[in-house]
Amino acid sequence: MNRSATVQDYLKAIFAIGRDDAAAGTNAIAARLAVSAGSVTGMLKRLSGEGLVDYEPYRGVRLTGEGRAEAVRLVRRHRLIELFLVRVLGLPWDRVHEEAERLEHAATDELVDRMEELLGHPTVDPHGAPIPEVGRPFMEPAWPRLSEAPAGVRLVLRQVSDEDPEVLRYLERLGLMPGKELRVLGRAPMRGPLRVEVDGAVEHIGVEMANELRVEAGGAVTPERMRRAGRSGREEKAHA
Amino acid sequence: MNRSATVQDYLKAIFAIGRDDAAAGTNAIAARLAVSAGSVTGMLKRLSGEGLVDYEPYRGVRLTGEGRAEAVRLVRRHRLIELFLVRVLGLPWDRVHEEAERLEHAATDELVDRMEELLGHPTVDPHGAPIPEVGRPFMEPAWPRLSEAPAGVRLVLRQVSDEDPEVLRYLERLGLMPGKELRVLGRAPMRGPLRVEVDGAVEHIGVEMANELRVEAGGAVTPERMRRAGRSGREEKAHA
DNA sequence: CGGTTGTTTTAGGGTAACCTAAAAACAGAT
DNA sequence: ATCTGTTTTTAGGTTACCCTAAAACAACCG
Repeated sequence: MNRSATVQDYLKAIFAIGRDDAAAGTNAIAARLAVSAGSVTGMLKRLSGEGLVDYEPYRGVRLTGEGRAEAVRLVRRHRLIELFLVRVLGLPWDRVHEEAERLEHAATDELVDRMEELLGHPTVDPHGAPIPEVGRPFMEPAWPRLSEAPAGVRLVLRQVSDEDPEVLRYLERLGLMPGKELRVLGRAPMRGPLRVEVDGAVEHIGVEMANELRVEAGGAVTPERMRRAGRSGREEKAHA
Repeated sequence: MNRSATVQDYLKAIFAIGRDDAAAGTNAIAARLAVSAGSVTGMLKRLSGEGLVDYEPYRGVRLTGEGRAEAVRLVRRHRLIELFLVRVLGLPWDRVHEEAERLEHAATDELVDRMEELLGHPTVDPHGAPIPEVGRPFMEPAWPRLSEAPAGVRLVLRQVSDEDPEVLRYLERLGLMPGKELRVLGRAPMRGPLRVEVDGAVEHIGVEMANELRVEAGGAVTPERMRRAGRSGREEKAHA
């Protein structure tokens, strides 16, 4: 069954919003897809009719097994394409999200599988997000946010958000790519910027941004660890 | 100005049909795009309004300078993507046309330029069709058809049509890829099959198919020759 | 030069996406 | 327990494609 590009976008949005547990609300979906709430209601009814979501009016939607499987397939496609664009075609990492967003609707499965092979079955995309494997259960990791990490501890940057090119260019300038070691030196009061040690230098990072940087506490930086941790789906520490 | 995928398909079709000289008729366009004649009329009016074609009702359309430039840009994208799929991703040559047909609407110019670089500024696609260069005038070559080639002369296969996967698989089995040397040994009467020598063996090729195989008479097979010849736009020999 | 044939246009619809504005339902606070 | 503000749904449009069937036209041929 061939879903339209629009349907695919809705599935990915619902998956991203309801990642841990919750149902996705109409408004949240509308905001993410830059579409009106009314349009979302219409599409949710349709998806519900196709058995891809469980929809309770006024309470939001949740993916069904089938819907979730499809969403994971789409996430895999997106992340493989992003990595391909960076590694094979040398596109800058701040532009691959947008490009992949369009290519993922045009590429066949066969093409994506070839990319995966050519890349040697990679486990994470350029922003540190794990790449689902066909036929294996998948869960997004829940790395703690840099903004919640304790001071003084050695940290490894694991994942950054992939959507905002400006943010990505900024991070690149600071050397803040996945795998980088860092340490929180202190926090300014009133939710002020964090002082963070990176490569021996001290950087000042706003809370907004620190919220989007996911870290692992004290880990060494081996691909094998990344892989296991990325698939373990452990709890996120709620941390004052 | 961003044209829709549909508009792009119309431009490519008009370019392909009216390649040498003639105006493209409504019906021919409709057949090529698998669309009704009525739909074509509507779109031609629109294209005419946008200044991409000169449209005379009942007499067909012709691309304007702007429309032609756009069409050539699209052809370049398509052929570069085809070659990329074959050379970098290892897709079989009979499937790249279809895949490229979708990817060309999703890829940005930047992406296509990267492919071109990675491929080393190639001059022909996997089916032997020349790849337009940005900023250079472009003309499709008019290699004679194998069906019109004189018997006994040494020939070089230059170009095959790219659309039918079954035909392409057949040609591959016979080793009939661009660059291959061959010779017409004779023709059966009543437009029957040609006897053709390929790699020392004799193959029997129907007229229909021989019409789609373009050859160069007696040439040596250097890339430089291919290039010059491909851009020269010489006359096609009408040949009984 | 007028009729037959085949092409092209017109007319009238359909679908999948989107929108806005107003009505309905819900949830939290008094 | 009702009021109030936010969220969600409904209702009615818009746009860009596509379609079929019938009318208009052009071209050829005797």
